[in-house]
Amino acid sequence: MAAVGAAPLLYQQQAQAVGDGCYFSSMSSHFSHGGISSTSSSPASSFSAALSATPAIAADHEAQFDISEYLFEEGAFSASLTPVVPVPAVAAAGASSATAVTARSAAESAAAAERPRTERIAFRTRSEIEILDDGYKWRKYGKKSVKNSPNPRNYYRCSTEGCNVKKRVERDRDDPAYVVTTYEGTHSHVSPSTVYYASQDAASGRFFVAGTHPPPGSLN
DNA sequence: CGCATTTGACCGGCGC
DNA sequence: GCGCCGGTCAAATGCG
Repeated sequence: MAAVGAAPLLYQQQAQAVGDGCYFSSMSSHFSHGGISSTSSSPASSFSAALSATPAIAADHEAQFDISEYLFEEGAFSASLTPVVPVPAVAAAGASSATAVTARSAAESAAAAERPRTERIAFRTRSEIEILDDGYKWRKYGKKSVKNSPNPRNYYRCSTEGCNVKKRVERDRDDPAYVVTTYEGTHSHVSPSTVYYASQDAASGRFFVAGTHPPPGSLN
């Protein structure tokens, strides 16, 4: 039970576009703790295991990039309204704005039971920069200051044609050291920097990217 | 010169 | 019905 359609897949596909692929490996492990139900048939699930098994690498850089709070996840609203509330107590307490959004999301998915896959996921990230390179190309299309925050909110859209994935980035109102990122939608394509397979160094135990294209016969 | 970003205007939904 | 608010558009601007 590793991945669900949009977001986690996104992170499993992280390469080191800016040399920080290892940071994301810690993210994937956070997601696995988030209680995400899996509907994934992606071959990436095996890689997820490999990636989350690299805590040593991530620890080296945790000061720079460290996902701290998995705020909420809105996936395919299956008929089950089971309380799989993936919101940790910490997040609920520390991010009042986030709880508000969560409530609204619940209302939306309940009311618009017809709405096709508008998968949405948000999390807080401790980072100095707001532009987190996740391997995709994003085009900024809007900026807005929101009521409950002194910080502006930035709107991005995946620049790949035919892919209408959007993301929203803003600084945490309560702690400007954190960045709140919200992804919405599912990429209709793979990341330009998709990691298809990795190899492990026997001595250090670390994983290295071995290729950004599918190895022959490796899939299925 | 082409492209991404910026930024104010515009629009639709929601609450009062 | 009106005003507020969040989200998007699109022309202008800046940068590579």
